Amino acid sequence: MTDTQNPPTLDDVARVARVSTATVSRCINDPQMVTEPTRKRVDAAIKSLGYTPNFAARFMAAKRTFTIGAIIPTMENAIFARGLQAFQEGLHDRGYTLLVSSSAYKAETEEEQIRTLVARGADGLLLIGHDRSQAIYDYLDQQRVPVLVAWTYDEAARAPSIGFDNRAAMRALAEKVIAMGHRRIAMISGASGQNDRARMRIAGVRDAMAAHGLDPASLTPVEVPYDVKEGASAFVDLMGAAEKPSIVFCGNDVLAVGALRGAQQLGLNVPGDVSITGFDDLELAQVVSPELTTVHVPHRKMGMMAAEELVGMIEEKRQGVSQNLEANVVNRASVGAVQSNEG
Amino acid sequence: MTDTQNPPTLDDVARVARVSTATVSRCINDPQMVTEPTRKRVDAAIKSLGYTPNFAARFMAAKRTFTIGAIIPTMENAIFARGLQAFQEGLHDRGYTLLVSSSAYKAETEEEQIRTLVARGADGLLLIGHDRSQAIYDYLDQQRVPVLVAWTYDEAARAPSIGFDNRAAMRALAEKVIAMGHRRIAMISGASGQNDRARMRIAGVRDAMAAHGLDPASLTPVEVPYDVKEGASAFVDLMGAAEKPSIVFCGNDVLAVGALRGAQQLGLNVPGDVSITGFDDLELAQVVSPELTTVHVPHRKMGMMAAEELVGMIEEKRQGVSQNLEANVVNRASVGAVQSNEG
DNA sequence: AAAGCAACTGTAAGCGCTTACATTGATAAT
DNA sequence: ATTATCAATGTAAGCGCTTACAGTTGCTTT
Repeated sequence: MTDTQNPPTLDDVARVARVSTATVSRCINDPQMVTEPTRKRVDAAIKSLGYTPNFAARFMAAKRTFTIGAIIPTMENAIFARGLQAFQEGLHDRGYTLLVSSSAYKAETEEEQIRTLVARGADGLLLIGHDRSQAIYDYLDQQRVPVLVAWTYDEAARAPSIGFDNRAAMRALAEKVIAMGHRRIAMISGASGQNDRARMRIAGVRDAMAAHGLDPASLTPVEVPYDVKEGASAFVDLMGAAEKPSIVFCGNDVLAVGALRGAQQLGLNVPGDVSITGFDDLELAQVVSPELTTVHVPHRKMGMMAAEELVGMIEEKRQGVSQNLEANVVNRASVGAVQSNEG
Repeated sequence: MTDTQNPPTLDDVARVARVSTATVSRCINDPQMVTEPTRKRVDAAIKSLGYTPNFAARFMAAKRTFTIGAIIPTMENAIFARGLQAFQEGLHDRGYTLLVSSSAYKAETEEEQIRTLVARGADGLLLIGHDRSQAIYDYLDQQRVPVLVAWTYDEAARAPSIGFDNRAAMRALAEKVIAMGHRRIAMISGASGQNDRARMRIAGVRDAMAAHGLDPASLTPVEVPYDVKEGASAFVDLMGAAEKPSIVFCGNDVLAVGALRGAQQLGLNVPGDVSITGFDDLELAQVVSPELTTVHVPHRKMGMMAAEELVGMIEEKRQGVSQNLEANVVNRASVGAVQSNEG
């Protein structure tokens, strides 16, 4: 009696095509099980009704969604964009859909998102970094949802990871810089509390300091949110100190771009007065001037490999295998040698 | 007999708590319907089993998911990031989860994503711009999924929109610039074929030209993908022409930043030799030098209002109402007056 | 003390699919 | 001609929830 008619169901299609629901289902999921004429009839019915399968029902009955979830810390800057794009392309080629959600760098939010995505039937999850509670890993185990971690590599971690060694990469960068004579070292980092990438990058700088006979403990990174403005003001603070640094390592390119702005505000020349480095090699790094010396991260490769591996884990029900990709230092104009009269 | 046990269900919880499944369901969805002691028993059972509701089952039974989908053209640059972040926050405050997916500016992909999200039970959808096939709007109607369009405003369009008038905003920018004496006008735009925002921005420049007695038809925008490098090479091409432009309008900040790079490569001074404008006022716009003259888009406000409106449409089952937000021209350093001996 | 109520709790019918198993009707084998 | 075989199709049992409706209690009313 009501005017609102619901979307057509399998039953409706079956009725119109004069076959059973099973046949319709087979037409959709495994067409060669069905005779040519029957299939045509069914296809016609589907088209004429504008039928779309109800996903929830399908998921309930089949326990598969061909959906993969990814939770990234932020969409605000392009840090994860390129890798994610490649990941999505890889998934699409394999018949999967990617659903993304962002945690704003908050562990609690991430946990919520993980549960949301799992509940919505994600066949697998891509997560950034290893830092998260035991409980959530247990949950994932219990729910039997394969998880792959990206943007870092850690053989020892609970989940398989496809990424690079943040510590070694930052160390390589820092060693090169320190070898140019820098001794007054400062660092601007993102919050390292729940972020293994940030911690490892700090550790990398310290490694390089130790290797050059400097006291690693003397480095006390300033921690701020990953944001250009934050980077700028942190940099200004740093340069206001009694002992001005000659090099400011930044946890990523966004912070480094901020530092660059800070230098500009202070009328300082980079790298003449002070050197600055980034991390990630975002497009941003080549847009600013001077262009940033940074660590190049193989975003696309990482995304593609992650797609391949995660789908493999899902379809072959196997453990994932970790991959350590190379992240190279790229020398550009934001770093210079220290004047000999300095030190 | 098998070792693999499935995740606990409502039934399991009911059994352990010695109540019916209905009571467990009520405990979860409407706790005050249940007595204190019963609730405690149920909660204990839930906790001890590590129970999580099965979303698909829930969706099937209740037809609600508290999930909203958004499909954005790209995650590669931050164009949609800030607005989307605000949108997500607004949804979160109202108890909804946002799932995002990206269409890579392809209509076909967008359609696929729309169907995916709807099938997965999105209670509503946020889409960017109005350009899409009639068929997909029909589908959305049939499925009764509320849709809200953002990043543009068009009273006449089929779907309600919360955004700004791209044409008027670009016209305002262009009028100011042309009033400074510019007569040799060029434009770099994103592909305008399936992108009403791009088309409107072009139209805005033409409006301004007409208002100043210039022939709008003389403007032939170069269309390239939204990408810094593309912007740079388009700019270089433009400056290689017989009649060099004195102003290059860009469809957005990303393209404008590219143009800036192009100018740098050619050793041209901006705005001394040539002026450049952007659109969007991304963080990027203030990071480059000279800083970009552009149109400021109220990203966060748009996101928040969109969240409010879309949730309203869903919960009150009403038509959405469109909102035209203000997008102001912001004058920065990338535009200069034309020398009097020019023209 | 009987009836009327309100407040909880239980029963069971779906929701729209997939799929194991049963049935049917041809064709092939005997 | 009879039976085994097999491909195509149908039947119906779930999948794990929500919720209308039907008890069941224990009070308050009269």
